[in-house]
Amino acid sequence: MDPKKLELEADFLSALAQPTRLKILYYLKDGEKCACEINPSMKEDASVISRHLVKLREAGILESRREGASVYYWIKELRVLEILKIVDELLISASRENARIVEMLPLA
Amino acid sequence: MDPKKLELEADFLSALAQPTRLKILYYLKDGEKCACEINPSMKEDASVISRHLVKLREAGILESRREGASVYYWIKELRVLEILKIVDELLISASRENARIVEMLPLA
DNA sequence: TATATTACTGCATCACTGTGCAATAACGCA
DNA sequence: TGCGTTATTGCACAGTGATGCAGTAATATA
Repeated sequence: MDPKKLELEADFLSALAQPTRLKILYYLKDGEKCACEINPSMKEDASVISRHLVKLREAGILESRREGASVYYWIKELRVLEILKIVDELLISASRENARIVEMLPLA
Repeated sequence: MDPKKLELEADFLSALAQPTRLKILYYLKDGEKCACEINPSMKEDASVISRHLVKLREAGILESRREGASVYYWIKELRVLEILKIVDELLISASRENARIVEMLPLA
């Protein structure tokens, strides 16, 4: 297995593996949004969001365009949503399994 | 968007987002392997591999069983391979696009 | 029981990531 | 040009992650 390829895959997944960045992705799910719209929908400082947007764009997940003083972002790689869907399904099935195991425990 | 859910998704993706752990997953693709087989196929210290295996198991991605002094690991959630397939496809299409852009550059 | 094999844990270290404040850059408009 | 708005970057700090060595645990076998 080519180490360079593993590195690229890990970098891409790292870009996804952060709660605030995931929140941004879900927020952009329905189409492009201006940074000025994204910011108030998040808890963190605008500078923090800006950096997360940069990271997502550098990973090739988002794209951006400037319009006047505003910058609009959108999801360039819609297949990341497929990935998130699979992750959700795995988490749900895992939690179901845990529930099943908990049910088998003695009630003492 | 529920912050707890974002956290779980990010944790799961973080477990994947590391080159050595990806290498382990590819190594386990064809079925279970003993830690004693995994170790020599990796460059790092056995203790490092052990920790990565723990992390993958805690994320619910791997499962393990002890057989004598040996411990066997296998991929419990085969759908992670779907995720890696999508990542690869995205990386390939991104590199193609870069090539296309490079071709448009002036040759000077 | 003593010894060897296999796997894991404790600890120290180094690097990287995420964060917030302050400063700066990019733009539109008076 | 000067001012206000929007977005990004510089910097310092705290927290987390990956690593290797040394030591320990779990098991098999002599």
